Amino acid sequence: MEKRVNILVVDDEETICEVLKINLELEGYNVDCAHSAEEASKLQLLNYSLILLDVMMGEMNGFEFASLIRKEPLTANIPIIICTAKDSDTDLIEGFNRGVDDYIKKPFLMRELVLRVKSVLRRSDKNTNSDIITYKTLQIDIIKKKCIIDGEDIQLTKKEFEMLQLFLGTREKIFSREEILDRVWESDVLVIDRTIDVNINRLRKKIKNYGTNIITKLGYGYGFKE
Amino acid sequence: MEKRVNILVVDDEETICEVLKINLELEGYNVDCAHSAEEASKLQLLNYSLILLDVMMGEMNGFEFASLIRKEPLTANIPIIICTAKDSDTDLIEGFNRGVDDYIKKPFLMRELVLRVKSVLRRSDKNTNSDIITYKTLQIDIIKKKCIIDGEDIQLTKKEFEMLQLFLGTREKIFSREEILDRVWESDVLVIDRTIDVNINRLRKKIKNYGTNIITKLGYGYGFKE
DNA sequence: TTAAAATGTTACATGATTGTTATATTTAGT
DNA sequence: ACTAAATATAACAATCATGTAACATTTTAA
Repeated sequence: MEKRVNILVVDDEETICEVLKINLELEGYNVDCAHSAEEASKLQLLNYSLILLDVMMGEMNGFEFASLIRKEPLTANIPIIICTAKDSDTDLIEGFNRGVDDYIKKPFLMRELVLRVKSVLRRSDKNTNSDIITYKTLQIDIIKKKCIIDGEDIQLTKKEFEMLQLFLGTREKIFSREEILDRVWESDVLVIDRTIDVNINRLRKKIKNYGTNIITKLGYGYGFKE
Repeated sequence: MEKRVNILVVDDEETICEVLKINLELEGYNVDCAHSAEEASKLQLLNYSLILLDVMMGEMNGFEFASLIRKEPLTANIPIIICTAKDSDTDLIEGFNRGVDDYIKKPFLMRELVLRVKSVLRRSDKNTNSDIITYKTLQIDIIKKKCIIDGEDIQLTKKEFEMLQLFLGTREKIFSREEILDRVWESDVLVIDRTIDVNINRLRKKIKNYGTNIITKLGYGYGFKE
């Protein structure tokens, strides 16, 4: 089943909200409306794949709200399109500085808006294609099968990568050798415990100072200590 | 980080170049100038998202230069705006025949020019997003099923083309052989992993130096490294 | 039908990954 | 500190994954 894309429209004019909602829903999107930045901030923003923002609103203007969204790490990656009546240079520059992804001038053609929406969503789609797990300056990308430490590309073998992924997925948990075998090795192979130890060590050496984060729990197994 | 859009201005009058440069840079574009078609052709045109061309220049006039840009497969898709003092119909017709995207008459208001620039860029954005995928001097046209490298037409077979398209669509992502099979081969065929390897290699050889961009991730599969 | 092009398979070479063994070191308990 | 058990580590061996050439089969176009 195809997951529906949620879009949040924030505009103080009820009519505009309605028009946007109807048109975007025709395109297959799911649209919620808020009539002020304050109202919008009460919503769970994480649910939305895109936020359409009017510049002029009550207490807080669109740019200020955009800034807020960007500052919060959890929501920092949600694409924002600003709708503006003004089109002065300062507006544009302010917008881009605040991390707005696109802007559109009022009055706009619905057709044009829909194209912008699609384009922005397509772009952000590419980015979400990365599934990244981070610990301090260490990050692993599950899609790209990449490990980066302090910006440096670390070449891990398959076993090394998957053990690290396993540990980072549930930190502090101590994985028994048996469990590591189950989850990192093919189901049919039969290797001895020492093999895991050796691979743990190879991993430790490669991930620099983070090697010490992989801890040995004597008699139990291994885990990642934050 | 937002990538800056590069615009190339070609005009023999130094003053006009300067004015255009200043104004477009205020809009957030990156502007380079050339004072003749000859000078412009020495530049790496692919870097530019738009070329602003004066009709009247030294040896080669604007239309001739536009023709050249269009003939070269690599640059054929760069939008061109012609600035003209004359405004006879024949000029217009000639311009559009040669693939010019828009024209503007001198003397023009800076404000108007900026609007044209934005409009053309917006249009081209739409097109390039849908049909053509580019990486440096390699481009593939999804509609025409064509692959062009350094202006040279590269004959790729269907499998080769589709693998390349798959990889370029989500760069850096490592595709497992299973996924490649799913997305490039018909659903009912049953081919062995070695088949993919062999086809990967045929593709690598055909796409010249870009062959090394197709990377092998041992134990996982293949991907396109930028 | 025939020839050429595309795609698939096989077999072997090569290098990288992984496994094992042997020995050193660490740890926990006394 | 001493001992036994557990783990670390180095060196080597075995295996595995991939590259590649040559050939086989299928598809396409004339």
